[in-house]
Amino acid sequence: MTLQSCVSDECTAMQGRGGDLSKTTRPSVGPAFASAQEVARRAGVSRSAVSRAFTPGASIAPDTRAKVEAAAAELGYHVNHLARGLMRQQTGIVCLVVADIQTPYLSRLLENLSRRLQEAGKVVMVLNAGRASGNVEGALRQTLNYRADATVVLSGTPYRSIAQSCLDSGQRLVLLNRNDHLPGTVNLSVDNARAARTAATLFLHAGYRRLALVTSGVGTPSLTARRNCFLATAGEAGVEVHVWEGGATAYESGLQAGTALFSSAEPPDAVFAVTDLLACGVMDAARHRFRRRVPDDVGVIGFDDIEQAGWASYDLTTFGQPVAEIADWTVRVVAGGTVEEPADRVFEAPLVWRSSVARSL
Amino acid sequence: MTLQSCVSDECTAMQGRGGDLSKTTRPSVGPAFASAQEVARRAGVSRSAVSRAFTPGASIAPDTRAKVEAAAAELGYHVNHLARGLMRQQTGIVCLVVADIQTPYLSRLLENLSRRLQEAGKVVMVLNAGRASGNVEGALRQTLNYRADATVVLSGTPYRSIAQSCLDSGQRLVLLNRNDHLPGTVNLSVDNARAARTAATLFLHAGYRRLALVTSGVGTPSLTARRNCFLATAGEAGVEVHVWEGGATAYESGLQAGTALFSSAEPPDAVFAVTDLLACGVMDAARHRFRRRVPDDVGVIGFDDIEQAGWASYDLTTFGQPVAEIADWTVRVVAGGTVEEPADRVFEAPLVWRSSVARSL
DNA sequence: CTGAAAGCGCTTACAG
DNA sequence: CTGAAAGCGCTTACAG
Repeated sequence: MTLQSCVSDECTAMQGRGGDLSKTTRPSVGPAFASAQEVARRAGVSRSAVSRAFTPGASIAPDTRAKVEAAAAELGYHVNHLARGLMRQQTGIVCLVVADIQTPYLSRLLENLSRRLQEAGKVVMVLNAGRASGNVEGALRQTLNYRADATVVLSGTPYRSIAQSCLDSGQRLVLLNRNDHLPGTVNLSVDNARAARTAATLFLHAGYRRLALVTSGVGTPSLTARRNCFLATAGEAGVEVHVWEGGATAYESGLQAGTALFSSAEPPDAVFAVTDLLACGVMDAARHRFRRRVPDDVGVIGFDDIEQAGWASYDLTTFGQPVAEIADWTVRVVAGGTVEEPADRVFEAPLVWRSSVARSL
Repeated sequence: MTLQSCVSDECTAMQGRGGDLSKTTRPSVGPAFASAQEVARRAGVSRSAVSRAFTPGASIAPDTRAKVEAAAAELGYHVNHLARGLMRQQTGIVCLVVADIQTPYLSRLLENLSRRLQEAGKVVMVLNAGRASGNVEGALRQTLNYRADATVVLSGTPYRSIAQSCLDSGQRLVLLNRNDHLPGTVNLSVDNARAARTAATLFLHAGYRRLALVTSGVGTPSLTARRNCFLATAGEAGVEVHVWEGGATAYESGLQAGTALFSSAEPPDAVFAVTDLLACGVMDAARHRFRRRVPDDVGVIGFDDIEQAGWASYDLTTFGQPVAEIADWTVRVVAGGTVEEPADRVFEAPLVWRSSVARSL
């Protein structure tokens, strides 16, 4: 026992089994799975009958089915979907290609997508396309190897060549928040332009005049659109915007941005952070390092409506990601029958009013 | 165009393609995949040669391999891992069964696990076992259907019967933070007892005397262990602990807990929240609703070391989840050859010192 | 409604 | 090093 023990019985009882030897003596091959053949034999029917018993809508007599089910239960039989996929030419597998899974927005998207896809009878394979773990290209190759029916790219850009392979082999390919519009793919995105315009307008109406924009050094289409439209809208009103750009799309960058911004000669009185994570960093810099009050000394708007945006320490005004809608539409494209109409979509990102922007100064 | 347009060229250029019709006219079956047969024909070799070209270590002449590779590239051939799995009796699939993916701790664990598993040549299937999306039982059934080589249960308890099926069919089953120790499974957990004891000791040494414990209504083994050991340790020191218990393991519950605790007749001067999410809620209640200062008026300790614990608004003292170690060990069990020794493990959760506990009052 | 048979795309002894 | 052949576990026309 590596742990010092705790006097309370219950306390020690909860832990400390670590050293126990539950010997995992397993034959290298392992007990075989039961096959349809064996079930057939046991049930006294043909192999085909077993297949029919597990195929919804197949024509089979009620008592034949009953016999099969009984035998299957006794043997612990489970249809082998790999073999089934081989015959049916569709595997039921949907691949989700994603980097930065641990990020609030993406993990929420992943949760919604996997849940809805499962409910629709699909099974999801997650391909982590993070820096270290290979790239989107490698991920798409796996998608091909496992004959996924469809693949959804949540972040990152697939190389054209390999994406084309997916398409060529009959896969459905849905791309989120990209703007390359590769022919044959379904492109889903969010109305970043409108949101950014709204953000600028909100600041201006409230009376803020020294605007700043904080974005990361990662130029994804979404981030770029938010940035550019915010600048354009402010520009139309004759207001210049101080742009801070750099680092990863993360809290730390926001903290840096805020620190730089508020220690500059002309500190801003309002900042649009292209992401909530950045916004939280900016707010923390403003408050904890410069004693600025939000929203009186400085207004802040973010994007994504991550859980933390609603926490009392931030209470951030932001734009919600229409995650549920994106998931629904993806399921429709991926699991629905033949979607022949143009399936591209742009979803609205609704403004979520909280207290980080003054109604008017 | 549903969007009002933005004057800047670049701005409108970024968006607004939503209405475009990139007609997805796709034959319902889709262009077929190239098969090894076709590659063989094109390369002028046998079907077996093609197999060998894609099997590391198989005996094949360099130029035969070259011919095969060329033909494969031209045809866009990708080995069908489903068929391969059928023959090899192992699919390379590892299932991760998990509820609450969008939670900071679990999404981080998921990220680590999927990344490391991929690096080890496995492919991961995620089974969302959340409330709505079916349960752990359904998930494990999928695991069986797709003949996963192993399955890792990150949260929730599998029914014994179905877990047994996994074992019976030769799967490796690793359970995280459970204490049922089903024979044949590998159990990985964290030293909750020690951490909870440390938390109590820290408070006592700093001079806090009116202790409280906040936990959710979800009695997982980890949470229960933390709770009980904290109580036991305080008890040994002759200090009573006010326990608040209820709701989900989430920020909201922490907020409620804090509100209840600080409006009670004898408000605590230190609270151990069994999870960082709860701790953040407690801190926000203390500060924003009761103007308590942390750590002077009240000390707070959490568990998990989620990203937010390190944010300036919280700067929470907590215990780190040894996520990387857990992932490493899992890979070893799952992807490593034959792990015949007892593979159960209890990992330390190191104390992460930040500023939410006074050194001494 | 049912069974015998062909076939999905692969791998792996088995001879050569 | 190489090819012909058997077989992994399933589904699906095809006759009956």
